[in-house]
Amino acid sequence: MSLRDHAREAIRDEVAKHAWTLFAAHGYEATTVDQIADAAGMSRRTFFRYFAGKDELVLERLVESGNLIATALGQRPADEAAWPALRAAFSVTLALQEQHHEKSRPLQLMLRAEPALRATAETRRRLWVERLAPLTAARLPSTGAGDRPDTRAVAVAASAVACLEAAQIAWAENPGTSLGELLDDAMGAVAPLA
Amino acid sequence: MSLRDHAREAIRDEVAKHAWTLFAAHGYEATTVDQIADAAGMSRRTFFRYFAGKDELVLERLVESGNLIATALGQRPADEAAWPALRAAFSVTLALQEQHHEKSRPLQLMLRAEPALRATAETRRRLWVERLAPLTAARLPSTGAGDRPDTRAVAVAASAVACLEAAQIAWAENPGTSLGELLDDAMGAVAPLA
DNA sequence: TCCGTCCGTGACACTAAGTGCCAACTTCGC
DNA sequence: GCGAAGTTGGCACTTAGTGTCACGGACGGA
Repeated sequence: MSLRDHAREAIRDEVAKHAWTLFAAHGYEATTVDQIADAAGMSRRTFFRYFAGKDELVLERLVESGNLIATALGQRPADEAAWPALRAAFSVTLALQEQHHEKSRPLQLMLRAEPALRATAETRRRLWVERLAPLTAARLPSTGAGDRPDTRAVAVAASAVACLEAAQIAWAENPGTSLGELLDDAMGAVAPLA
Repeated sequence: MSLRDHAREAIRDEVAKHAWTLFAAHGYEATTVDQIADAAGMSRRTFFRYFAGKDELVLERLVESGNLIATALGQRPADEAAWPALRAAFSVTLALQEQHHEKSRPLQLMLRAEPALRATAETRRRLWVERLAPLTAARLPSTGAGDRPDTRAVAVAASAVACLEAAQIAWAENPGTSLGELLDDAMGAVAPLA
């Protein structure tokens, strides 16, 4: 990573910090790019050189978790079945999320409450499923011909992500609950976690 | 329904017809509201009195399917388990979709390919899960205390919808495949359809 | 028949996201 | 010190979406 890349990262972090302060104070949609740029001490135009759009500030955090989950899934024993492996892989995020609940709870709630973030929520889902599906495929019982293997892996990965989301929103809305228990409940209701 | 409501419906249909012609020709994002309004012979401002936004033209169709599925689920035998009941309820849409494949295939592809429709895809998912979760709850094995019954139902309904989506996109991308078989594959990989 | 009212409509102005373009400035190697 | 390359900010533009106002037709009552 070059010197300029470091500087760029530092600036991105700085801008994001100001943005999240504003989001927390006034909400996502009510915060304009002008306000963020002003707070960060740069012009509107320059903001768009660091972030493709306002939503990238939010997506940034979500992509990170996706990568964590994907690497965790890759490190599960090879003979473990898809559903329990996904459940186990989710644990890394769960721990981090409960640890930083004062940050992740508002994020989850914002992601549900702000209509302007729906596209971002969908983007996150797609990215996660895209990352997890290939790793899930190998853990599925093989069918004879295997003519269309992708669909099954995508379905399983997407279902697991859907369960995670259900657990996350329940956790965010009900302080004091255990994210791990909620996820066990959610995934266990769909298929046995064996 | 009053006289004015009928007229309103007729105009909405007329506008939608023109809009879909333009979408098919140039894509969703590339089609501006001005063009739609012009084609429909009304002012831009009046378009927004009939549709909350450009995306409502797309959402309209998707909500319809959701209602069909929900009523179908309500009519399944009461003692049927959640997963097979959801699979069976999806059949109504499947049949309609394969019947009008020349319309529904481009819709599915557009929904995946156009970034501007990601928020719409997310909205559809939420609406569907919201409708299906309450009907799913009663078909779940009861837990002793039942302290948080919603989460499980939401997880199961959301997983089923995720499977449906996986099947739909595979079907849209691979002409000649059977939507029913793809859905059986997808849902069967997550949990036994018993 | 005339008058007031309600409703749909169009025109205008405005905000906000996002993009293209250009000129000024900084930084770095030579 | 000089030139090249990268960074920045300003300006203009497009598009979605909203608020406001004034015009015009349909309808009912006096």
